Amino acid sequence: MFSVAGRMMAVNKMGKSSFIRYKDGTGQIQAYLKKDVIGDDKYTLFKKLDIGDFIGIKGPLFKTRTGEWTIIAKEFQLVAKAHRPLPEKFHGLKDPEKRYRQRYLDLIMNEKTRDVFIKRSKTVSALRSFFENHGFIEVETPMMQPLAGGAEAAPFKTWHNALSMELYLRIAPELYLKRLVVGGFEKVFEINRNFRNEGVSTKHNPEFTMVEFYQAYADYEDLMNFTEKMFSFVAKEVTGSEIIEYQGQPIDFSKKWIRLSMVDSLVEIGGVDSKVVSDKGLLLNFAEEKNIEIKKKEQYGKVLTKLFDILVEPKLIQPTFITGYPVEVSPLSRKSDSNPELTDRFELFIAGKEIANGFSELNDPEDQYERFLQQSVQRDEGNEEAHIMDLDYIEALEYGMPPTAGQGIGVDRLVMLLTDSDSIREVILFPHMRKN
RNA sequence: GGGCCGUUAGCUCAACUGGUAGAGCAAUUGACUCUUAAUCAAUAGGUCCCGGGUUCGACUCCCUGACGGCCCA
Repeated sequence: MFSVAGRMMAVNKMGKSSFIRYKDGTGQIQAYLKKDVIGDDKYTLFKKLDIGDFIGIKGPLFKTRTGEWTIIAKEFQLVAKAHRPLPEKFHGLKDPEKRYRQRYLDLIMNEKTRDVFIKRSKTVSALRSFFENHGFIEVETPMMQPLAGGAEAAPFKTWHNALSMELYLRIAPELYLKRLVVGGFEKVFEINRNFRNEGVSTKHNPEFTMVEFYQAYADYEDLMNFTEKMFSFVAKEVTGSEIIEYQGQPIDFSKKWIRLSMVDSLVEIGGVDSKVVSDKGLLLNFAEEKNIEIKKKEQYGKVLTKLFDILVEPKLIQPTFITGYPVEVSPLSRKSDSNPELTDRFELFIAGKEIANGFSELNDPEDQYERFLQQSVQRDEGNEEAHIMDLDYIEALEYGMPPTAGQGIGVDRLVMLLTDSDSIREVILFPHMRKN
């Protein structure tokens, strides 16, 4: 005897006997109801039920003529009623707007959607165990912050009644996690939401999930090695393979990943002449020829990164670390010993998308103060995304932070890769939409 | 923010150059005790996204708006 409850998904009614297909969270099964077995009253009740209703059935298994295991119902009951009809069984639910707004229907009707979110859960779980296996502890830092720091982005603002103060939803946990490194937690990670007050697109949702982690006595090269291992592990845990397919192209996590400086990538991939790439004026001319709009007053580093975003980023399909980020666009990163114009920082690109950002941390409070001052100048010039001055954080650095490397990885984008999803909305259960 | 596309029955989609809005599935009624997108017969189901305009007449043409999708910034 088996006892299985679930939601009716399809019914074949035939006079005095019927087949029904119903499912629960673990799968689907067929049941066979015979009037002379369950009785007239129960069979009459059954005939009134609709697809979508939850039922409970008890009975032994048998095999149908086509060999399908089927429960033959000895007992039958209605356990919960559906008051609205489900979408059509064959075509399912396709309308993306309805799929996002009523995700529960999407999950009922589309096995693919279920699978994406199961893989998302596995991704987070694999990340967590990877960090734990490498001696990291998981922490939770404020989601509501008096200053929104740790990234260059516009924050959401809110108000605390009892404290009579403005708070910002965090744009990054970075500055709090580094305070913990100052406090002696030498390996920390946090998997949680960040909030950025910007537009929505196939790559952006106003709230998105990041895993951010910091390791004392490590540098950005250690992080790159660590990331290669991490992605191989996670891909294998989630998909069973270190080679995945994304939008028709294979992506291989198992090999040694490409490492290239931003300047070299502009020459080798972006098609910029090696004489042009080191001169701001020549770069601006080059940009103008290519119809790329860049303000003349922008600093050299900004011009470089802007050209990189347009000319190189979309072409980085296999996992690629880009290094040598200009100091102007990296206010929290340690300057390179070999070239103080550059920082010991990388970004990771896969399938033309920015997936991670990591660097050796700037732990010199005086340098950090100067960097914040420079950001303030940009802010005064109208760049609302420039980093805010955070004296409380400077004070923490003044107590001494060991040499540390830290990194953030966009979990949604990683899940997109592992589930072959073309839009971030496909990997977020309830993506933000305009009210309707 | 800009460009292109879309919005018709619960769901998936039709409706030609402007002439009373249709199918499949779902629903309802009936037949049928091994069906597999069950089958057969019948019935019912519409703010054609909202609002305006042109026209004798608008799902269709024009304008404004809402929501969504894709691309660009």
